[in-house]
Amino acid sequence: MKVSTKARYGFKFMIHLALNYNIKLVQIREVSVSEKISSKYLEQIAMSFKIAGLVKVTRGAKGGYTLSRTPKEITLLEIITAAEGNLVLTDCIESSDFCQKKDDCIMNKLWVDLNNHITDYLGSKTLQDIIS
Amino acid sequence: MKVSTKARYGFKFMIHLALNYNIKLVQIREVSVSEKISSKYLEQIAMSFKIAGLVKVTRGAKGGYTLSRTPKEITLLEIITAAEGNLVLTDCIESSDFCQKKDDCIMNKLWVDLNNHITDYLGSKTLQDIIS
DNA sequence: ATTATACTCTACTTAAACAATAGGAATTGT
DNA sequence: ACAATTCCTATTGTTTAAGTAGAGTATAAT
Ligand code: FES
Ligand code: FES
Repeated sequence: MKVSTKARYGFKFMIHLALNYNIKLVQIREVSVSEKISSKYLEQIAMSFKIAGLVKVTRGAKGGYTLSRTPKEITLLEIITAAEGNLVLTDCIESSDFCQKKDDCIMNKLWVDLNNHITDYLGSKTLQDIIS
Repeated sequence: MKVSTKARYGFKFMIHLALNYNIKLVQIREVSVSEKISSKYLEQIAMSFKIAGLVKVTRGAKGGYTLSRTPKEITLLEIITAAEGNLVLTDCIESSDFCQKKDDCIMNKLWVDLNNHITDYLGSKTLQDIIS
């Protein structure tokens, strides 16, 4: 149970975007230097956010990224999901016949409950909460 | 963010012990067959629980494992901790100077809060809750 | 138009962690 | 003595995370 660097770096990236929201476009290089993250790696992470629709992109010179919604409208769950994929503590949360006895596996409820707890928590916090 | 098989298998093992608490000793082989888990792997997991003081062991023929406390006195957090080590979503939760700017890293609080959320939840549930 | 800037796409490599296997030693009941 | 069962620890195999690399595309400024 760890948070990946992709998600952690991703958060830093999104925080930069949030802090510059409605002020200016943010470039990969800028975040890469200030946070000491490989710019090539950060590019890939930024791409995930683009695909998830969390950021708007302007290509070419003077281009960069900005949030596609206000910081208040972007939850931490959306960010971590964009970076790591759906939050699924155990496969039996999504797919059946995982531990060969899903139907009567008394542990299934535990994992589902815990998973919901975490997603509820992350879904209730927004980027705005973090930067303020 | 995944739960390891060690923890999942470990839970199954502990549930067997809980269901047989004050009834009989439980052997690795028994759980291994019924849950279709490699017995050699399960041995290692059982060893972690022994080290953590969650189970009592009787060696030799007719030996086996039993809980060292009642199912109600063993939290899920203790189990997952014994299996996976301390629950630490990001290293900056335990050690400082992790992301080079811990002191003013606004993300630190987020991880600590989320970590506490999860440990509180798991610490509030017991083996008894699962088997009943 | 040309150039510099910055994002896009895809493939590859490396390193670490997870998962599982293996085999013999020690202990105990019969 | 012998069988059952845990104990110990080394090794191997597999998967995923993390990072590197480089050519390609779009745009602004000049
Ligand atoms: S179905 Fe998830 S642990 Fe059994
Ligand atoms: S100190 Fe944990 S993310 Fe910065």
